[in-house]
Amino acid sequence: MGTTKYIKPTESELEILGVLWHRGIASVREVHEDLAKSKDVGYTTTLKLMQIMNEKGLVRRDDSVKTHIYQAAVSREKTQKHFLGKMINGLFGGSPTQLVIQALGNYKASEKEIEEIQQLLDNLKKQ
Amino acid sequence: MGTTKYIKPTESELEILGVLWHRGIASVREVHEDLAKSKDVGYTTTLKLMQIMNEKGLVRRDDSVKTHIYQAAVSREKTQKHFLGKMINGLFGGSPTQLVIQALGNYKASEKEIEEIQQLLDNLKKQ
DNA sequence: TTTGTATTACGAAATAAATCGTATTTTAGA
DNA sequence: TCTAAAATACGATTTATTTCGTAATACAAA
Repeated sequence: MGTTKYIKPTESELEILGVLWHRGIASVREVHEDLAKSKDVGYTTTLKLMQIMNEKGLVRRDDSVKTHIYQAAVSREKTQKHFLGKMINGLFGGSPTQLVIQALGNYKASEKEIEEIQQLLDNLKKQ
Repeated sequence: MGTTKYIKPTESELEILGVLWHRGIASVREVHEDLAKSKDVGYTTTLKLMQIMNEKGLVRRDDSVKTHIYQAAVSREKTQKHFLGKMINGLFGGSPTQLVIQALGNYKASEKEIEEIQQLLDNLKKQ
């Protein structure tokens, strides 16, 4: 059945996925340069990681060209959902509401964003 | 200054902290029995982990009694905040609002909870 | 064609995390 | 006091993750 096992990205893999989600497609060099802005790491390390991710199915690559081109093979949304669920259970005693409250309390949202959330809550209430 | 370095709990350590936050204080046996409900793991594994956590300063223990009694030495809130920040940056492109929207969309909240959040949003707006 | 540069392949070391077996210690109760 | 049961201590192994050096390959330009 369509139930492919969920592959949990490690922390470093998540960083790479972040770059790929942001850029759409990218070469190892490009990913590495993005990472290097915030992290001190060697090129071959990034390369190896991306090769491993390819084997695991976390990314897909086009190696018909000299410089291989990568893209994420897992969706941002699914990954978000997975880690969100994990956090809610592990850290917030199973309460998504607690997580939302913490998030809203700790990080300021703009007026516009607040209204967007209010909108969403109104809709949820109607159901 | 009071800036003690943040110690990042590993995944297993987080599970143990979860039990301790929930119970307040507990023996290794008690923690282990809680964990064993959802996970297949040996008693000495839990023990060892808790000893390591004690060394790291993640938990504190009273060993003046035969059966050592443990409690969390890091607050749930600080830990929540840390992981929340990590997720927002890594997975939600820096947008707490996106995280909130995902959380609210994926997990149903009761009417009462929704109202609680609305209340909070109203207050945020006034500032 | 030769050479230089960028790339990928790959093995292996370093580090971190989790697991558990066995020995030792403690203590309650026979 | 002696013994059994429960607990802790601790080393060692296993597994996962990250890191990077070196070799091989591809290709563009001299």
